[in-house]
Amino acid sequence: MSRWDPHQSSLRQLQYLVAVAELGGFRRAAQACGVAQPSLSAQVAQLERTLGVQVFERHARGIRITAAGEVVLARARQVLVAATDLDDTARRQGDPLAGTLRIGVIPTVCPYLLPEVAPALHTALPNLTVVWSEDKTQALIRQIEEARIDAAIVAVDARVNSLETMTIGEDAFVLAAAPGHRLVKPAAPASPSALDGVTVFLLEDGHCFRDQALALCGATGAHAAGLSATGLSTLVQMVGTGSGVTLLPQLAVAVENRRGQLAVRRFKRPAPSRTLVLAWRRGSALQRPLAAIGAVLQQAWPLFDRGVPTVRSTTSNAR
Amino acid sequence: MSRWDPHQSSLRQLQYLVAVAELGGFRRAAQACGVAQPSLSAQVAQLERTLGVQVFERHARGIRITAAGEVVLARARQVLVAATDLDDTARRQGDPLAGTLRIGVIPTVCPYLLPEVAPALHTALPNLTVVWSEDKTQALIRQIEEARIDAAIVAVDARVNSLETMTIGEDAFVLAAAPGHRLVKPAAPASPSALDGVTVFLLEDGHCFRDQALALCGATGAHAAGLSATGLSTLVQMVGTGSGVTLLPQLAVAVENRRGQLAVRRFKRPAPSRTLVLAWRRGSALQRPLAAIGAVLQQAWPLFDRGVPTVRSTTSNAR
DNA sequence: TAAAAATACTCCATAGGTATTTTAT
DNA sequence: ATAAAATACCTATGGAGTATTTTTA
Repeated sequence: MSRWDPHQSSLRQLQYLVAVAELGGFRRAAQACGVAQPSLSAQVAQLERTLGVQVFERHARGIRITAAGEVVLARARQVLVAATDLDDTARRQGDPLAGTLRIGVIPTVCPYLLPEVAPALHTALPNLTVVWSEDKTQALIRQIEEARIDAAIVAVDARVNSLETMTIGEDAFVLAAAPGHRLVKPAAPASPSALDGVTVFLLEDGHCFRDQALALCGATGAHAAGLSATGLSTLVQMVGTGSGVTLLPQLAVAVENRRGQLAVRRFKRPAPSRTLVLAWRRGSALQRPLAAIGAVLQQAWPLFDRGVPTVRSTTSNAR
Repeated sequence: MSRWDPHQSSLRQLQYLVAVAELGGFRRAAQACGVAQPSLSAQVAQLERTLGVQVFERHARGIRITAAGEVVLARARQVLVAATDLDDTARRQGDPLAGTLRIGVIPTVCPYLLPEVAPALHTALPNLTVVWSEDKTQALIRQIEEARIDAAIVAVDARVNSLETMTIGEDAFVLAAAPGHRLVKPAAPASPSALDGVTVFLLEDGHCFRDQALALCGATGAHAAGLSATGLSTLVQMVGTGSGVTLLPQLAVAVENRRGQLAVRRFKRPAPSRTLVLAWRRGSALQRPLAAIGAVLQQAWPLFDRGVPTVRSTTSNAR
């Protein structure tokens, strides 16, 4: 009974297959994989033969993925993810807190959090190198699930349910407008109902912060402006000159309002907020270093929860 | 940014690695894999080099798995399971209800369920071949998780929580003893309290049915006999001649009591029972055919819930 | 007629084979 | 002395290369 049925296909072939699907062609895939096109074509063809499934329809202009191919590709990606976990596991056997991690961050967090936190991370975990990237939630989650990045800093969302998460902190929303605007004039915290009937400028579609702000607007009777901004800086520009109002995450205030062109006003407790988390794929081999990073972020978070975190050391670091 | 870091190791090497761990030596592993020992040794050594982890300590008598090796092996198994799912997915692309499935069955179910159900399965799913095997719950679950078998028929248990399950039916427990025994004399269903203070013969350790019967004994004040049986047939022998009493699953009664040497007595409703399920690995590529098999089993179950299922066709099948 | 993939072929890196030695019990 | 794995060395499969042809939008 002890017969071992061997797997005919190789991980290399699976990578080629996924690359062709990802890049939409054998030529591009071959280039990305660093091999000649005929070599890659031959390997993919052989894989299709051994699996007994035609994954691609070859056309003169590009390729099409067959229905059967889609499900095979999904499985092939799973194999490659598992193989990546194996590699990661092996590589971390010496010191789990050494090596390189790729972490993605959403655009409404990245420029505000990283400048402060990256040096702190390096101090706390000197052997760990973090390669940061910036993208929107949906793209980051895809990249996590395909093991293209190791983790991401995102706001909690239905889509992170499939991932393992570690809370970094609560990021309150605040009202922001040109100084003198009636909504930001009172010093006392605003009630959410203050937004009733107000037109609010929002980010463009795809940003989770837009959805969260939109939800708040829906709950309070505010309505979205016709114009959308591509980033928080643009949003600040729009309300800073004109007569509009917007919502900002507290995290961004210190940087975006560094010239003091805005007046900001907090909400009454419990203030509307987003929960920022470090998220990674369930079963990742990198849990240990990621949890360590999460702990540092958690610890550093109080700096951002209040006004200005930019208390720089005045002692020179020149060596 | 589109650099593709290639996986150096091959599925073949991972199979060799796992085989060595499983069989406890390079020689046996090589034999099981159908290659020469030096070939396998070389591949394993190269894998260890590329992973940078020593998985095995080589000793003159057999091998030891290192601590680092254990975690690497777990990941390697995951890769192979994913690869198996890929193969399965591909193979089933034509007709998901065709091909071969390996299904394990626990010993207290196998000989009673299969003779009746296997022909029914063949009729309902003529293109599907099922290779049956018999083992205890713990072993079956291990085999499922390592993709050595595709599914198993077991009784529900904390250990099946990690698996996907489909209920086949409820299998009531009944009292069985030699005719004339005071516990089985009354025709009316027994109350569980009838067991109070009684000595009950049980299966040997490792059988889930032993644990379930033991739990019932604990709840009712019965106590286990000093002697354990290796199978239900032995159990029947023990109580059939002597003056003891035992518990049987209703499923087994028709076969085990075919010569009428026992008197059996049901319990009052709600009778103690076990739930039989078809269980398979979450994410298995074989969900479709397995669910089809589960449906047939479900449908056939009422035959076993009552007395004698052995109503054989009298029309000759000679051709 | 161009862009993309397949075909034809050549080459060599390496998985796998056999024979043998080393090692530890 | 023996069983198990490593070493030495040879073979041959097949993955990768270049040059070219086929296909179709």
